[in-house]
Amino acid sequence: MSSADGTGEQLAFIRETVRRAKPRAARGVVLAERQPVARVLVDKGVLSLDQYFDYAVPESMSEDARPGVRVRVRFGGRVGAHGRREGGALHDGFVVERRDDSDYAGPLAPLARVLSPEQVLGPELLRLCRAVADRYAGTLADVLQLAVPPRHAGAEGEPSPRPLPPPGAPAAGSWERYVHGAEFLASLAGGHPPRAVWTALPGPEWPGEIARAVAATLASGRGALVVLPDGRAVARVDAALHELLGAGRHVVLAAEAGPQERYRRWLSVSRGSVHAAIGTRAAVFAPVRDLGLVVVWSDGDGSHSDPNAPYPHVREVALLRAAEEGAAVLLGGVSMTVEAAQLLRSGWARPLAAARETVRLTAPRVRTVTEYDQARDGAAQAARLPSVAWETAHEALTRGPVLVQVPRRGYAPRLACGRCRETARCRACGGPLESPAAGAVLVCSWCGTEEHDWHCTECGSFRLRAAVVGVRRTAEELGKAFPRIPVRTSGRDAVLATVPGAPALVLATPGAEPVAEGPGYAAALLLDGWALLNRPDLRAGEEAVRRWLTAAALVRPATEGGTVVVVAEAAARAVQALVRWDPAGHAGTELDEREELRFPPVSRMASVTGSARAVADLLGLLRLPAGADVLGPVPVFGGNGGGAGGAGAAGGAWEEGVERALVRVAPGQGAALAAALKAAQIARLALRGAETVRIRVDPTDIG
DNA sequence: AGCACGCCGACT
DNA sequence: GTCGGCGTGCTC
Repeated sequence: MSSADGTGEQLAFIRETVRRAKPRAARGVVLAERQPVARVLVDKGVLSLDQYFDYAVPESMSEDARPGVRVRVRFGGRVGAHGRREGGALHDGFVVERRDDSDYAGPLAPLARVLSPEQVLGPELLRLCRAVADRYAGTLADVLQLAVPPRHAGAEGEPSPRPLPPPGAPAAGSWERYVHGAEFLASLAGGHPPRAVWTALPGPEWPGEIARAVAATLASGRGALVVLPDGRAVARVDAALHELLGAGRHVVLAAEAGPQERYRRWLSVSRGSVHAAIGTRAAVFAPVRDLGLVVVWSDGDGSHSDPNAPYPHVREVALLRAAEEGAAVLLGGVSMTVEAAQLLRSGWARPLAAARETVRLTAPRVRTVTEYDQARDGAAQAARLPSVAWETAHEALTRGPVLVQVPRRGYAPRLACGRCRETARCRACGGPLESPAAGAVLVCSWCGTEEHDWHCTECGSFRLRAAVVGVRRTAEELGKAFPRIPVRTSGRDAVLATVPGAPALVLATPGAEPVAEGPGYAAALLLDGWALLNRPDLRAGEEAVRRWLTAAALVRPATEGGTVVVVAEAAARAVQALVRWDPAGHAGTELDEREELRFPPVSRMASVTGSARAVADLLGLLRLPAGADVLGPVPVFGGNGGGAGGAGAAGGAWEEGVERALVRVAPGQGAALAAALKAAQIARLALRGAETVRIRVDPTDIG
């Protein structure tokens, strides 16, 4: 509120108040000559203090307290009896801006300390984080926690390497297989920002293709960023970049490196000495200088969704970033999300795909079987394999490894009564019982209570059956069906990156499929397709297609005998998409349907979760844009997570009083929705305090 | 969140 | 008269 012409006055006031604020140090505190005010983001998680606070800058800190540095400040103290400032806990913060004056009328406290002169929060990163916070109705402090890694003094002390001059533009290589592939690379190399949704061909070439896109961008003198869903994918692109560009041109920002090494690499990017970064979801914030290209691989993968508030999605952050920094976008994957299809339909991005003929030559043959074609053969029957699947595997095992995709982890994750099929539940808490290994004692997967003498509460039967059979159980059964063939498993706790090209059965849960060395798998069996398709989730079809295509993409082309057998209803749309190898068509059809139903991403939704009272309060304070509607509130099953949104099964307990409402707005009203939610949240905190409401924009689990 | 100020009832 | 209940509001 201070006017520009009042600067001198304000300055005098600040000097005076600072002298008054710290009387004992007063003689020592000399205010900075230039820009004596530091606008600081105080990193105090709770209470929606999503605002800046001004602090006085002592001359001694003036040099170091540049925008973007980490500082410590006193916050929450009181001006005591004699105008003396006392108390106030120390908090971390970032200097956001240096100013000549403050619009705060009261006395300014001095910065307590500059933690280090490293400018970790540059103006572009700050703008991005601000945009992400706004997009997701979250606070800047929360986003910064995701975007700026924790400080490691040791790493800051070391100098970063000298930047290398730009490499030469790469040849198009396997990009030639795509209709506009070479053109896309040339555009990147020429310094332009093309935006593409890339439907990658099956096979092992995609990491190399990403590497070429990065190289082309570096050749234009700009930086590049690649975000991948998991460490194995990062390792593959890392290897491809090493092969194409050698060492020193890129860094890997992933958890496995350890905090100090990770911070060292992050600094080398932040300082501009390395121009390309690849990594998992947090890497989307990596402050690559002069960003020319953002690549997001397999944006439908759940790990691109950050589990921490405000739950940003890598794809959305990447798009915000590209828009702000004028960078090219490459949204690629073997499959295609509805969001990507929407970018194509709106014309924001252009398709990057191979001709139909090329797809036919690259993809494996896909066959469907229903569960009813169970094999007559004894061994195959024991393995619960349809005869076509058994025959395919049997033949393929003479030529190479066979991948078996099993949708659930563990041994037999859900057990049911063998007679009436009622789910077997824990007597202590009602949670589902599981069987850790053959013959082992049953254990509750919620509370861990052991069950020694189970019997069905409905019909009294003592017989159990596996409702969904997991990897390990299937491995045992297949081992019997294919004697002398080695069986390997890859799942959550033990993920294999690769398997040899020799004949073997390779069982994996979705997302954990190892890459087969050599020409790829001879065949793949996609079991229990119904389990994927019948989930009560808006994305069930899209997710099934993605998982199937991801596994099928590891199989040899049909021309080399590669075959995929999927056990699912052949008429289902998702199954057809796999058979025809048409992820773009499927995503387009899904988009049509979302449009009709006004579902995301055609509309934008947010969920509001909390006690019935708190949710009602927030909805009451919410001033929504025209055309918005509120669905619910409805009771939430299972409570605590925002994630587990399964339909309430009979016999389960409804968590007392927890409700969820969905708020939906028309296309283009997303920003208004987020702003309204945030305003309501702040208003609610001011009025009542306590009881929190979890707000989630783009909720993942809408049935 | 802390933490102080403030405007009401039971004590010395 | 004074101590202290925790309701309300501010923190640069």
